[in-house]
Amino acid sequence: MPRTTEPPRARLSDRQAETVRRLTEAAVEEVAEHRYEGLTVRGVAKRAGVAPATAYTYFASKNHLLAEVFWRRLRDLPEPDPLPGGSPADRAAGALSAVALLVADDPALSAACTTAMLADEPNVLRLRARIGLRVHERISGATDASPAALQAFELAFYGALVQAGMGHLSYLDLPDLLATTARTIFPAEETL
Amino acid sequence: MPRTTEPPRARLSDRQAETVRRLTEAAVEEVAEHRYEGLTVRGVAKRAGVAPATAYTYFASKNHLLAEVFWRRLRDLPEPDPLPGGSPADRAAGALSAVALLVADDPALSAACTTAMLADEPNVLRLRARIGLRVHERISGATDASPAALQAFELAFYGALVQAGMGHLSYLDLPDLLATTARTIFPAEETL
DNA sequence: CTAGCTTCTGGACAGGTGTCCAGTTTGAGG
DNA sequence: CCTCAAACTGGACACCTGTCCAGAAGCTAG
Repeated sequence: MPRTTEPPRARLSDRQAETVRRLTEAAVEEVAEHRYEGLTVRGVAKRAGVAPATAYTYFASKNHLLAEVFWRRLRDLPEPDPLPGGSPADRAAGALSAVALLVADDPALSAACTTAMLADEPNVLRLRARIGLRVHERISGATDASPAALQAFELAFYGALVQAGMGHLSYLDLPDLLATTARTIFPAEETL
Repeated sequence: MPRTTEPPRARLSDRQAETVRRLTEAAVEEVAEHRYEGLTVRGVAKRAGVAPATAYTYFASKNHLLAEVFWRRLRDLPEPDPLPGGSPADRAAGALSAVALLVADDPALSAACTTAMLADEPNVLRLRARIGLRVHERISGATDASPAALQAFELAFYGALVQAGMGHLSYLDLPDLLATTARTIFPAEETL
């Protein structure tokens, strides 16, 4: 029934869910081969064994598709342990490192997802908001530092993510970078 | 002689420089009227009183055009005073606030520039690198804090910029936000 | 089996983007 | 004033993107 542009949210039938799953899966493979700039909704549809019109039923653009890939991985990420031990800095860094590494298995994929999530499209906006909320929950739950410190770290996290997405930083360096940043930002209590 | 896609860098004649200037100027006006999504190289060309083909001689895309607008404003921004007084945190925040406010006179322009600078295009990449360098110089020159703190603040700056570009933050709030962040990150010496 | 949904298909379509080129205008130098 | 190269023009072009629809195929219930 979804005419177009309707995001995969309003309850999907099993059959539809399977189609969407195949599309997101195919998108990951396609981006590994053709990188972001070579990615095409039509190409993804073909690989998923689905007509282009069908793909466009669920995803309005390649950005929408990639944002959904990221969102699904984030959704499936287990919450960080409430008390995983370590300093507040390390816990905060750990909580967000996991997010940064969500799509780090393939550099092309991580770059593509980052670029996609910055797109100026309504569907992407919706997913971005959902992702932002989840990220905020994660960092808030990981430490009880001051709001200012939390905000600073959250900003730095997004900054690092974007820098990595632009290719100015490697995704694999993000955990270390986040740890260093966290230790700088959060009051050195049991750290150092 | 520039066939296409050649960025306005290899020495322009006076006449060419004037054409480019008119184009960047027209771009600012166009984006104020039509926002980012309604911006068109052809539209900008028309407003600048120039043929589309001419515009495309200098700018390969609207993103390239907007990135150039930002770059020009940054280039013309005077360097921060070496010793403007205040704490290291305030100096750092001031140095980057000025950058954040470069295009803040019009919300549509700031959002458009941010989106454009995140684009995955060679010309934008080139400008982005130049801008990143300049930003790095500004913050490095503004304070002699530890490299880790500088890096953390720089990351937070980009994070804030992107959040503002995405509409999750107001550009006009950035100076305050950056000041708070700086005070959190940089060792509280004469601060607080 | 049949009826009546839901979902998918194939192809046509409009709109937009960047490229190209043959030809004209501009203006600086001789 | 004339020449010539640099710069601009106008329009055609190929490509891609997202939309749409009429019909086919798939599923479920009676």
